[in-house]
Amino acid sequence: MPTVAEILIPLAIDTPYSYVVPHGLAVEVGDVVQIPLGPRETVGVVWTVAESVGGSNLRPVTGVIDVPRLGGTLRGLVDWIARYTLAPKGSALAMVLRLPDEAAGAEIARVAVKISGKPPTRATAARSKVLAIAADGESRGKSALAKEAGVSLSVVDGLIDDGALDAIAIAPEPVAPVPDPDHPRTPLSEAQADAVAALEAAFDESARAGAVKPVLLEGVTGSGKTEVYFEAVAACVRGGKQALILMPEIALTAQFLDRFAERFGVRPAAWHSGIGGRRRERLRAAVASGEAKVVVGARSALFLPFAQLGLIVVDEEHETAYKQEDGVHYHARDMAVVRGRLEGCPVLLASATPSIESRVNAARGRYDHLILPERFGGRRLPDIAAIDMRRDPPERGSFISPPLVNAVKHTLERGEQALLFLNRRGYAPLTLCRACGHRYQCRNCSTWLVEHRFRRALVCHQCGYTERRPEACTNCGAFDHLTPCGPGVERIAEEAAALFPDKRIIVLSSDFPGGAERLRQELDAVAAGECDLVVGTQLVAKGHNFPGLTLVGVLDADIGLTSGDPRAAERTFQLLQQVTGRAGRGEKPGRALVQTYQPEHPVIAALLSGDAERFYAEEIAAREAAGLPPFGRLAALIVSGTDKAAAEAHGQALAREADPPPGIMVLGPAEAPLALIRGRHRFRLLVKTERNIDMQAYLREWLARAPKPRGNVKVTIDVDPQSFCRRQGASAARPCTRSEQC
DNA sequence: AGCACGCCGACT
DNA sequence: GTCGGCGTGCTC
Repeated sequence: MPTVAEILIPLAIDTPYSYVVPHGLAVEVGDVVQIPLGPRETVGVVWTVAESVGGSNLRPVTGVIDVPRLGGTLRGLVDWIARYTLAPKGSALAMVLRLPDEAAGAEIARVAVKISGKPPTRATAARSKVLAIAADGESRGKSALAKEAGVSLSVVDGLIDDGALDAIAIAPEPVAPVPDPDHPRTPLSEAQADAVAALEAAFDESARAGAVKPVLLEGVTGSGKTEVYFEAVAACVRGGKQALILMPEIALTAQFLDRFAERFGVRPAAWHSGIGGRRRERLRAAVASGEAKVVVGARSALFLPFAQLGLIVVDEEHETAYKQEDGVHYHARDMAVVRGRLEGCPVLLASATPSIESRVNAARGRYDHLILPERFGGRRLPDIAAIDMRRDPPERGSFISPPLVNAVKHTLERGEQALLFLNRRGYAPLTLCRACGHRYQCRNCSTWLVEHRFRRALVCHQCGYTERRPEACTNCGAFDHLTPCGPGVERIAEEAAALFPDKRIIVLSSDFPGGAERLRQELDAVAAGECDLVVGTQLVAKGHNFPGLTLVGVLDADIGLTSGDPRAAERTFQLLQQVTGRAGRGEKPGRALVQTYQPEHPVIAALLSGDAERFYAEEIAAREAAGLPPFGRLAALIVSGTDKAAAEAHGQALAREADPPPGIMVLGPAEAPLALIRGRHRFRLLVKTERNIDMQAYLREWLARAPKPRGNVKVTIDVDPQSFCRRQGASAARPCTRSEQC
């Protein structure tokens, strides 16, 4: 009888394909094999092997590739993720199997594409969309670019063949040394030592119980969470096992790697999207052999083939960067919990401002909850005070109120640093003609164009559409009547420069000229004190630590509170908590001043009083009442995009087909989460769901029988947020309800 | 992912 | 008419 292997191929295919194993070839489950597929040869992973009658019509396995076999836990993870996220199994496998190109026998793959400068021989609407996005000169993944432009891959391929886009590979660097868990270190505070002990006890307890319970480690900014989980990492390494520390991409800074080096003597192996080529493969091999003891990585590190994983830490667990929005939709934090369960290793979630769903999981006893109440080294939290903008309005035409101007002035006079925070890029969010009332609007989306004064352009923050800032009104022709309305960071910097002409002021936002590398250098320079006043967007709230910073001024705390995103309150609270926490992380105490028109709003009130507990309690109650995440079953159907009316109509048609009908939320492009509208689809539809795997299978059927929208439309099922239901027999007819323990 | 196929507007 | 661009579906 011939041996038949079911082989999963890392392509968007949901089922394994059958191949016959030729005589003399030994093939085992988990082997990476080379196989024919259509006209070419590809790789795949053996999912099952069986003796079988027949099978003579099957094509044969070409050979086994000499790389470590895929372990049971990783195969389990692939199955689990595919099922949970409704992605084809092959796509989930592809995340695990980013093979060395050499081993696959292929020449250097097109890793990324970049604009060449050569115009295409032919210009079409689809092509110009792609080129408009690539125009910034950044390199992007091929499919990412196609997705962003809202066109199919063949457009990008066409442009590569035409020479308008260059296909490029990414460059390598060297791999990781062995961390020393007993490297001399500064002693822990009492609270930290207690937390370390509690952590060990929790891990021991769950090891005894036979099932590892994730631990949520919550500690205010500056309480030393990192030092606490470093001890857990040290214990893991002492035990001869490997540890994985997941971080959001932006937080993976040189600063963090140095901190690790201070504790362990060497820098850890770092894994992120930027590492490629040979280095990537050497690191993967070191992980698979068990030689790499600690890996610090962005979400994709979750799929590395660890030989003996002993601990997963998810730092800043609330960060949205953990959500993968394209291809397979997954949340790395939750998949970390799944991997921990499959590996039987502890998982530690750390945050100063945990996500609602992790708080809920902790409250229900699904996670253990550890709290670090105080700041490290006796440092105090910054004092936070509100500036009520109704009582202390700024002067006409300016945005910094007198009390804040004063505070900045005194801070700078003492030689300390100040930060003015405004989460809005550019100069002004709206440009208006005072002569005719014309408002500059994006021609793709129904959003206002944001003025970027440095670039002399009007830019759509949704789709990237850009035009030159006109001299005269394009509608009525009047000169000198175009008026910027409202502030962006550039405008605040202008105002600050007028107030403090002899101070060094820098604007830090994601469109910093010179790209990510320059920005990183600039952040280091600011941390070193080479600047007096920073005007920044949310970018400065995360990752980087500025020791000389003693004052944070929040220019508009109310931004974001009115957005239609169901997570608006949570996000705003987290962001403001983080950014105000930036003050006073050095020697000197810090304070924060928050400009607001609604100091009594629950989010602002919680921030001012420092009563996070109350915020969480109120937010959880509100969500529960509204059936929003993490409590709704089919939490919401969010439709949004450039054509709001079409989106709403289709959303309602879909909802009518569902049983029970979900809540619909129709968002204009301006209110919707950015990720939802990227790309120029007529509209996008995001189905938010959670908890129940069977509910998702039901959703798949529902979408299959529901009316198909016409035109450039995208439908996505988003598994958000995940608090797991493992109850047997849950189904669409009898889904989990919130009263049930699962 | 790559490749064939088929549809559709543009143009010697 | 056919040619190139582009979306769709298939690959054991």
